[in-house]
Amino acid sequence: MAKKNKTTIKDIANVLNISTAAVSKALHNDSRISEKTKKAVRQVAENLNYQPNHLASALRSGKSKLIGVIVPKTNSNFFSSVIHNIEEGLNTEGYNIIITQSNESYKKECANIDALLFTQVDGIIASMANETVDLAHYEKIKAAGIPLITFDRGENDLNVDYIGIDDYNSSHIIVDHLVEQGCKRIAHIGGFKRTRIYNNRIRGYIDALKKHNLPLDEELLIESNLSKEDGRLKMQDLLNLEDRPDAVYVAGDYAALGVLELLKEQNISIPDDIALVGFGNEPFTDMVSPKITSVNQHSYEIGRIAAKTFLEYKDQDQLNQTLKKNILEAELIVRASSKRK
Amino acid sequence: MAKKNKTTIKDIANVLNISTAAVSKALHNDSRISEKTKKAVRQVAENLNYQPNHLASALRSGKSKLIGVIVPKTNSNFFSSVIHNIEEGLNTEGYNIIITQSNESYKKECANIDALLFTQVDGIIASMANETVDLAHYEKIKAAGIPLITFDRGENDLNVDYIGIDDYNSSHIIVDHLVEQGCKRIAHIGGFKRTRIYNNRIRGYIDALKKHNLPLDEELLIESNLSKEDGRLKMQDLLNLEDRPDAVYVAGDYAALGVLELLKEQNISIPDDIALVGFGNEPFTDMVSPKITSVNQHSYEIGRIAAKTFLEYKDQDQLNQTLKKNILEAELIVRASSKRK
DNA sequence: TATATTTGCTTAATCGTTTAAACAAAAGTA
DNA sequence: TACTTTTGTTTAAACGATTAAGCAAATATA
Repeated sequence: MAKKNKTTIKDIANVLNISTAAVSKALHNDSRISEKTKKAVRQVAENLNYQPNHLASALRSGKSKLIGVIVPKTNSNFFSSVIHNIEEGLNTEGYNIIITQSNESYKKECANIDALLFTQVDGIIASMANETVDLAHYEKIKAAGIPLITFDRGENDLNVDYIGIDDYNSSHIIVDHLVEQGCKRIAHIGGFKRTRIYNNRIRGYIDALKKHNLPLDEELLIESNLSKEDGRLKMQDLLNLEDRPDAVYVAGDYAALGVLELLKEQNISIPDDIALVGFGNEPFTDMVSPKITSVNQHSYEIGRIAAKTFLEYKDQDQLNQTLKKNILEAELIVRASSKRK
Repeated sequence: MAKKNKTTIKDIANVLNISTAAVSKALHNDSRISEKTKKAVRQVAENLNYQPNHLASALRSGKSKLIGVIVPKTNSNFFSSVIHNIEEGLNTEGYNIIITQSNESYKKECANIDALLFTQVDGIIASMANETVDLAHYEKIKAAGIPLITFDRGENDLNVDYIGIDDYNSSHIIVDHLVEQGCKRIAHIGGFKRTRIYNNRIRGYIDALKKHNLPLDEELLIESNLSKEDGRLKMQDLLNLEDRPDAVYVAGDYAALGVLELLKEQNISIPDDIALVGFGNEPFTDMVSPKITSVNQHSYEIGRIAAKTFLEYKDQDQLNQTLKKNILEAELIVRASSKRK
């Protein structure tokens, strides 16, 4: 039934009895082609329903007009929104994006990079999996000579552009807020210390306590994988302490949700007994009861800037990337889970 | 810093003093190439860190080994999970996928199809945007001679493969369950009638009522865009009725969440005053209180089958697709919002 | 009028790979 | 021994576009 009668520039050239070179130039609006010919070419191209073969032009020009995006997961509002905004920024310039997800797996992330390089993408925008420590596979991208732009989860060592929020300062904003609500023993269920963003949040937490002359109690600083289940577990540990905290700052919304469930089950009043703050502003923070105070990570801006950053590199043939950080101020969305007054 | 010193088969050929054809065949394990040569080629390829140029081979062979996926949104658990399983099924066969999102916009969906065809994908797996009524852009895919496989939101008129759950029967299962809980006036906040899956759910709802000898009250059957906000609005309409329903079956989880919020605000007891059932089994149905009964759509199976279906077509050069439906039984996950006993 | 420049096109090479066709050498068959 | 078949390789043409270089005709300049 289906016939692959794809029209090529040769077909157009034959109809008009001109060379394929003339057709190609006419379609690219070359100044050395007469208006008359251009008009005729465009007309015939439309009549024959000509669709340029991307593979051929990409092969010849060395530009695929494809950008690879790697995210840990697409089913988070943050990443989905960043992707959407990257797309918006690149589509206008004729680029299309290939989305891949690592599912937080180091191995999958390597496979994704290989697949993207294989597809000859012109650049990669990535946020790293939690598991990722070894960066050798990212060096492959640099070796391929295409720009790499990281966001949210990046690494200083990679020496490439990075876009993210100010995690260190976010912790300050959160602790400031909790202190203002009258909290004196603020616990922190943080992410993996080795992941830069979580480490920054931890440092911010420690320094903010100091700023407010609150003692740092090592028992109140806990490392977690930030899953909902682990949030429950780590909160239970905190409840088992002789001297319970009166506030918990959790470095991820899913874990914060686990905390919320546990506290509700044990009839511990939120925020009066224990105030709760999450991170990420996932939609469900606004759906549960009480609604969870959280941090908006500006997915819109991050996507937009990532796209813009790539576009700045695109014409340079001598790629020379250095660590350029684009740090955005995070925004605390105060909701019932921490509002005592 | 970066040098694009890409190794080609020509480089390998030069090292070994053989032709590029021999190298190409050796790398493809052609039976007419001696083991000795193959071994040597593989060795040199590795030494020079040879990476095949996908564009060149795709251009020559006419196969890009890329599959396009179009979904309304990636930030839903259902679609994200389907994508993951499509990927898994195709990766093993050397295919990579390009994910695009339509954001429920007809115009974006058209742009996505154009972009995918432009990239010379070997096939497209799609779930349609809510807005989509005109199918002309899908005909483009057929005209390109590549297989099109639809899932969840498809259209009979397209005459291509379809994978989804049995929406009609799902309504039966839900109504059966609600009747069993003692509900007598069951309302249905459904999706757009013109969208096939929502239409099937409506038909199932009507027939199931009949089966249980319950009267069909037109006031209790409402069309909605199934957003959280619209769920609230439509529920308020139901509450304004003289004779209120004692159960609401909502065709989407987000709308069901809106319903839940409204009922809680008005201190209407769930499930005792009004029982609630959603659709889609989004993670938050298990996070809110009370937890929402919902329908699991088997994203795992859908993705797996979509991939398998494509692979069955891939070698046929005379593509002849017909409407082949793959209908899965849905599973009702009963939670507190509808459990009276 | 003679020369230089511009205009508008063609020719042919090229991107990196695949593959049909050709062919020599080795091995098998009668 | 003479012919056929198999083995292992090469040659060269593609895939569909882009683009440097070339060239004739038209136009501008001196």
